Amino acid sequence: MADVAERAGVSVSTVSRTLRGLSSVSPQTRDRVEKAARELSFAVSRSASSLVTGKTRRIAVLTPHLDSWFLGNTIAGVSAVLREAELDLLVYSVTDVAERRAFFDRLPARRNADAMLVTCFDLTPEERARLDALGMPVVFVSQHAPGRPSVYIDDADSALRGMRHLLNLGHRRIAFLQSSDNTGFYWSSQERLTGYRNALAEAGLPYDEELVLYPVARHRRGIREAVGQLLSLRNPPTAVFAESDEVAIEVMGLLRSAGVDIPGRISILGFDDHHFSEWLDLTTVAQPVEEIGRAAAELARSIIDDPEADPARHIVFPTRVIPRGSTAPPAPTEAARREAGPARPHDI
Amino acid sequence: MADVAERAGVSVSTVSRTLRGLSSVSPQTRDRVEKAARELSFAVSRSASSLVTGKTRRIAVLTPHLDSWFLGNTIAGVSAVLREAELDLLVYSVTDVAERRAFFDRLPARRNADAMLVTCFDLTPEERARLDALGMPVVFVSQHAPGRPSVYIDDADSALRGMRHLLNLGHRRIAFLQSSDNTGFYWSSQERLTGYRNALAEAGLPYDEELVLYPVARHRRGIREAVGQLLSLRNPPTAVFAESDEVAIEVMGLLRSAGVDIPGRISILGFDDHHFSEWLDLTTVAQPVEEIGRAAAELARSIIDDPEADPARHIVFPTRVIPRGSTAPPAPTEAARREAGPARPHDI
DNA sequence: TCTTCGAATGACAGCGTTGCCAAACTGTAG
DNA sequence: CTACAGTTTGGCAACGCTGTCATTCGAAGA
Repeated sequence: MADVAERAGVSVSTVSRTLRGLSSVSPQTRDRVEKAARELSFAVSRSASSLVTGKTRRIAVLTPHLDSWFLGNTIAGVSAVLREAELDLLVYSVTDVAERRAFFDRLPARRNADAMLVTCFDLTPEERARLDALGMPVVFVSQHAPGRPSVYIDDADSALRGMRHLLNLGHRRIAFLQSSDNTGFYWSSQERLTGYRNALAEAGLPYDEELVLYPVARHRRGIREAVGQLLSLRNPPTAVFAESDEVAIEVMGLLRSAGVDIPGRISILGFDDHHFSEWLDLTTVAQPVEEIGRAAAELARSIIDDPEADPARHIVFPTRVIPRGSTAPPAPTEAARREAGPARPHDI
Repeated sequence: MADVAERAGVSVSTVSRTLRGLSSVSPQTRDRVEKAARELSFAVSRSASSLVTGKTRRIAVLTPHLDSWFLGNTIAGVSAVLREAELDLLVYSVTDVAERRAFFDRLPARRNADAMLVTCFDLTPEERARLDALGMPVVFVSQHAPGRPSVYIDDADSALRGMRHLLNLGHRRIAFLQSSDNTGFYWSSQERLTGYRNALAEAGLPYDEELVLYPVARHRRGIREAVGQLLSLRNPPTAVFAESDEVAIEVMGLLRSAGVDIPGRISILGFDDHHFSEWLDLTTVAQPVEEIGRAAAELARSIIDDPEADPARHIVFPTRVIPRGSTAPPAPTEAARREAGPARPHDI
């Protein structure tokens, strides 16, 4: 900065003022300083600046992974807003239990960011306490945190409406497939499971544990095993509600390659409206993923700018059920078929 | 830090030494300091520390977007390595031409990171010069940058081998669909296009411009238009080589919903080995995406640790063609069919 | 007992900014 | 020509750490 000052023939203070866009700099001086800065490829050292101001101009995102469609798009939304605000984006991806503990032990984000977005992360009470002790604004993304700023959808209600679609089609045995990851926590799941149960209750159907599965891994193997389990039930489901489209898409693939007709034999309902779902003809509960990221970033930004303001700290986004070809009325059961036609025990 | 020092009954210097893991601290003192730090949830201010050391312990990633499968997985790989090394990950997503210019103008990464990973970004000579002037180590990911550390695959050769598969099946009219984004640059494309052309030359086939398309957008609309163009050619291709699986998957969907049989009427070849490609039965050229990210991060790390060392600055990963069900020999043409059977001008 | 050495610790300057206050300059009114 | 307010600029301390050097301490050797 001293170099720039010398080149522009002004003091360091003036350079600082100019570069921060403060008003009390004459236009000519401003021009000279900006020119000098450009010529020297000068950029303010954020380290030094944040040492004084206490502001890092950085926002941290805590996420269980980066390679899912949902989080990729959410973070893309976050990134778009931060870019405009000239804030930097720091990503902490914490993918298993050990890392998780390490993160909350070391709390590397402390004092290295002005705010933190916690995405898809069911925090334990201790973890929340840790974060609170940080004194850093935390925005919860894709999850409702009572008393704390959060951006989310109504998971229970969304799942309920998805289920109603299946129930209205006539399904009575509906499996529920949760998404899990290696962090040891099932995100969003509890709420959606609640929606699932509420829908069953509403329809007067029993809750059958064997229809609710928790694949052990987000990818292939875990889902393959879950599908195997469903297909080998004495009384298999006529529909599967997967907690995310990524899981639903894999389930579709597995069932198809196993020769199970979709939706003839089994209907599939997803959640998210993945980029591929349209042409795969997957019925789904759509949520505005990128929007959620943007809103979260905006919220964080407004909290940073004015910590006192309590700008509608809860933003709830609507979801909508998009019926497509992967859902249809269930095939008539053996019993129903017998009832319909004349009783012919040994049909030829 | 003074608080920790007081609580542990030592000087600030000792706290600093302890927290940095320097050896000259007695075990008892170390224990006391660590305990005090934990109790106070103390974390070193990276701003202050980097002001002195000049090291930020941050690595920046420059990427054209975050919401593609390829980049999500690459960055996941980067993140995994950085986490272990206790380095922070800074993400700069630059998604269009204006942002791109702004980025290189303002160069926000300057002095805010110890190294930069440039992924899938064809830099102009001026942009490279700008980066060089930064004096920050830059690692090129997924692209070969002569004279600069880079991690990549042999795109030309990979495309060549993919094409050979199609040619060996008997295809003679093969379309090539590039991936594009809004940054105004087509990444990896030129090399893969070279492979495409080399394969044609090898097979003694002409290069037909109308078979090479550049969708204007990464997603739906652009690809829909490209497919429309191909289907409305006087002499449509019998195979399509898409530059990424994400594009290939969309093309498959569009063709299927247009009633075009795959691979009966048109074969599809992708690139990446996307998570869904296996069950979609998409033939593809697989590349180890996450591995690439890890290697790039390792490379950056080793350069930071020892700027003098020139640790095998180029890492080339192998790719492999994975034949699946989306490719098959082309349907016999009208001409061939006539030739095969007896000449019956008006077949009934 | 005295010296010497190494290990452990402390004191202090300084990293590159910003915030505050003082100073210089400009223009206007008395 | 002076006084004064407002605008623009400069000087300097301080932010929280680390690196360097000085100091203390205890143990080993003379």
